[in-house]
Amino acid sequence: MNDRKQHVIEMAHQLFIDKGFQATSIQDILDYSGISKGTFYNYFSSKNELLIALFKLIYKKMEKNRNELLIGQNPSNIDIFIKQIELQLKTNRTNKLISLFEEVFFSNDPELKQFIKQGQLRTLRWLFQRFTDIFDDSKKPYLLDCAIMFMGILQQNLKYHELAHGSNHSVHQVVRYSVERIVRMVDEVAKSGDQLVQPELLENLLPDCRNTDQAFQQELYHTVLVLKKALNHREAQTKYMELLEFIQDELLHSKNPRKFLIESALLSFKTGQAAFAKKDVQKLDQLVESFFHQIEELG
Amino acid sequence: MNDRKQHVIEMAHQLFIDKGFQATSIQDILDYSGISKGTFYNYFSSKNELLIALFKLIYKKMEKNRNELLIGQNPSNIDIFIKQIELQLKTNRTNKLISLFEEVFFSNDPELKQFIKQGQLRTLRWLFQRFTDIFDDSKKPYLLDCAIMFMGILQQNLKYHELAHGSNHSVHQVVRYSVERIVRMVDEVAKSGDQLVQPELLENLLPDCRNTDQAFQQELYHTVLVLKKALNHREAQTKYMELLEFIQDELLHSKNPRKFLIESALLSFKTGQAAFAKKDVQKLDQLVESFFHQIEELG
DNA sequence: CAGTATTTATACTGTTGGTATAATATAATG
DNA sequence: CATTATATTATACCAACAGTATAAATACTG
Repeated sequence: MNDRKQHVIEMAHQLFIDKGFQATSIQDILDYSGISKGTFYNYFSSKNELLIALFKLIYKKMEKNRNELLIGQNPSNIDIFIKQIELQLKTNRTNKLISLFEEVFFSNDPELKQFIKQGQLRTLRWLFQRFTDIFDDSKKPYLLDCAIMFMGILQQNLKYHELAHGSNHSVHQVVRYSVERIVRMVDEVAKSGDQLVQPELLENLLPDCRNTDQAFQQELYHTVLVLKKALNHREAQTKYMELLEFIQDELLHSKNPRKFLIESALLSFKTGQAAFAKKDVQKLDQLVESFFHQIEELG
Repeated sequence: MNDRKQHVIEMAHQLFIDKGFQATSIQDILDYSGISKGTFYNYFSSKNELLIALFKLIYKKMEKNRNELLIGQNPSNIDIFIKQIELQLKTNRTNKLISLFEEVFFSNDPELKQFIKQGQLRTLRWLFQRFTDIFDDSKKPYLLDCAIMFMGILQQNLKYHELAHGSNHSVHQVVRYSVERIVRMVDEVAKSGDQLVQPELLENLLPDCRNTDQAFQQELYHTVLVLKKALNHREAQTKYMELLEFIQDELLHSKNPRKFLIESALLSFKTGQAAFAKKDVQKLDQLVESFFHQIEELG
């Protein structure tokens, strides 16, 4: 991404935060970022395109931060989950994301609408995956319902808690309360056996975009977490843990991931005698393969 | 309200349903309803003002329908509550209310924003009151929280259930499911004693507009319900029930409510030996008084 | 009928998002 | 260095928009 283009996005973001999306004219953006109209339309085909570019930036950052909180942690630890939620709410707030989202969701630009819908589905998928980390496998058929309801509960509680206590209200308390509610609800709903939406919905709605950057990251994180979870206490501190973290780090944060190192690490998993589920190891293998396939394709 | 003006509102509403609020230009409205620009700006000072007038119309109709479902029914019967919710969702849908709401909530018109906020608070207040009808008094401190969360749960469930099953999805199932969840949650949250927002919030935020029509209706309904609830089984079919329904009907649906009849009916309550709480009877008395005060003031 | 209020047609202002273009600056290439 | 793409600028332009202004026409009312 062009430096200058990035700069324009940032300046526009500032304006959006200050006065809202609709109320910010293109002329405002031109003045504030010091470019000419021609350049603007060279970068973005419309104001909506600029907004999409902005959303993409923020998404990327948020998912990165959110995932980093999990590294080396027990994924079923609910306190980590709470921290992740709080982090997202914080970036939401500083970026005025909610306002921007909703201000624009009912615009008549179908492309923009579709983009935002996808974004919401992605956060829902993330929530669902985290719930499967946190809750027992037997609860799984109900966890998508619970993820959906959790979004609603949290949203509303935040809204009215802020209304009651002003902008200096305690986000932490709201998150804790909402999580507490959903934890009880998971038990209750599983006991009653009542299901509203099948978890398969997600797979149908979110096209399999394994090769896009963000989806890949998410899948990788999740697969590594599942494998970590399979480690028993004795093994937890051993080489497997380290190997997993090495693979993850090398894939995500190294400029030139060393294929041979990662493949050798994978070999340890395939031949080792730790109690890994075969399919999880295969999943990781497949992810690594598709990763390098993509790298080589681009080069 | 002027006939012609009403007609313009209806035509505009149709256009909003067809192509959205933002996408409907004033010129569209002029053409479609066959009036001139001058007339339009004679009726409404802006497009937003027209929208507010439209909302007011729909609100009024919805609250009327919703309340009529309760007449002569046991207010703690949760099936009636479910029917009320379904009715509202139906009018929401035919009027494309949700879209209109959210399309406009983040507009930069503070007046419009405030109006919609008020509307949401009013439905929240209604929900809270209905919850106090349905649930035990001991749960009351938690019922505002539950009403807030119920709104979120219902909203999200509807959204994703529709996404999963297309527009021919069963609203009834979603409402039933959501109500089931909130019923359990009321128990759970009361047991844990965890409170997020105090019910007093409503009184602080909704200015005391006892003399406005809608607020009066709501209060009247509620007070009558409380009194009905206080009737035990033996008394339920007796004159008290009939008296209450007479008073309510006479106040709300008669063109010339007969003050002497109502006051005599009230006397029966004050002097009767049924187990009414004194304050409830007083509330009713006060409502009747303010009602006639307003009538005579206008005449 | 007279007088008032409402409605209409029309022209106008200022702003918006977006297009078009010719001139200029910057970078890449032989 | 000279030539050639490419990026950027300044500026003019367009159609659509919300809203204002006004003079003429119409309807209503006492």
